[in-house]
Amino acid sequence: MRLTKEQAEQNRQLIVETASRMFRLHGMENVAVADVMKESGFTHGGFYNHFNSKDELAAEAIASAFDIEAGNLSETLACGKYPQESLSSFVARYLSPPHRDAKSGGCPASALAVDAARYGKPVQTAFVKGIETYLDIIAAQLGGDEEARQQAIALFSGLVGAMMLSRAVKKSDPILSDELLSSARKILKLKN
Amino acid sequence: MRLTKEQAEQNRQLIVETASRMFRLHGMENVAVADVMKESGFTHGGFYNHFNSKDELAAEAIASAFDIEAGNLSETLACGKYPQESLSSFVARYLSPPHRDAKSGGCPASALAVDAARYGKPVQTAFVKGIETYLDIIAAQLGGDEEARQQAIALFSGLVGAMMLSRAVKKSDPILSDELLSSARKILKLKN
DNA sequence: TGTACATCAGTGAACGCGCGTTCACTGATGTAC
DNA sequence: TGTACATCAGTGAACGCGCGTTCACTGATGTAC
Repeated sequence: MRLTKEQAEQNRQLIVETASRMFRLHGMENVAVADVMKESGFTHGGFYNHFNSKDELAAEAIASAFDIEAGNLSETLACGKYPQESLSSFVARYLSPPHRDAKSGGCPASALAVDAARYGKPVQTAFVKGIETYLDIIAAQLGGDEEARQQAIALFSGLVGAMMLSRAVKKSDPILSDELLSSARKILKLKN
Repeated sequence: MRLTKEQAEQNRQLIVETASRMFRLHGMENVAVADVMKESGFTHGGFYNHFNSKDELAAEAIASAFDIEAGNLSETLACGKYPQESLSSFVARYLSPPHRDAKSGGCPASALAVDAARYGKPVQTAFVKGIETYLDIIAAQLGGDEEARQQAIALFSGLVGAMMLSRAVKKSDPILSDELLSSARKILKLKN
């Protein structure tokens, strides 16, 4: 059953992307290697033909998630496809109920920060790279100087914190969950 | 080996407080029931004399953590023991490296938000109660009206997000970790 | 108040399950000649 | 270009370990009389 090189590489990519989605949705510790393989359409035995460990997959899945999400962000912000898109509409989209409930998992920073804190260096390194990319894009939009970077950090922290709190209370208090988003949205838009 | 009622209740409290600390430090999913019991000085078999499940312990541990931390906050803010303590010095203390590295786990909101999102209703209900307490205290300090609550939500989101991001990158990029805290500290203090 | 029995907070072993990882095997693809 | 062999992406079973939970047992405390 040996496959074409291209087919093998394609399967590997599929596994990374499936993992990226599942990890963001349920957390890296709540998704088993076998789950990822099954969702990708394989049996779990073949996993180690592609990766040395679950940690290695985790690092790649995080990198992949940041690549895609940061790409989306910078495209809508800077490329002028939707000129009316600005930082404040990015804030509105980030802190929206659809993003909170996104089946794809949405922004990896808010979905995986805690998991990254509890994993080792390789995972954190991928996380750092992603965070820096996000901050660079936002800071550039705010002017690009040192103060812009500080503002970008404060703004992004607010986005991440509000999203996590909103998700943390959603099952038991959906009204509070919505309020956390809308209040943070209002204040953060005002201040930038 | 039956114990005095008071001794039994005291042991139960000890287990809750030990769990509260360990859960905040390592996450609820990374601390086993047996770990908590051992750290409390017992064998794990007796756990179910006190609790129906790990979930039940988790809910109580969260409630306990919020009680203690919110008590500290409101005392230092409102009771005038340290009159110079204001919201901005609370921000400075929250976003400090010692709080990030605290052996006790520190604020449960930033330590356990993601775990709460992944657990069931009983855990989330304890979490909601804690969040509301925090928000009430902060909003009161900001004036107590509706806008104060919105500002409290945005501020608290910023604190929680910055703390989580700082912890998420600490192992692999301690300089970025510190920068996240100091920049968020600077901007959030300015705006409140 | 004293006595006999029920209760229950501990102990330590065990169960059942899930997970990360390994392994023997298969058969089509790559490759050395 | 053809052929013989090595490689390797799959499969499916198994291993080893940790975890939540259960259970039989112990013996001091509570309690009913």
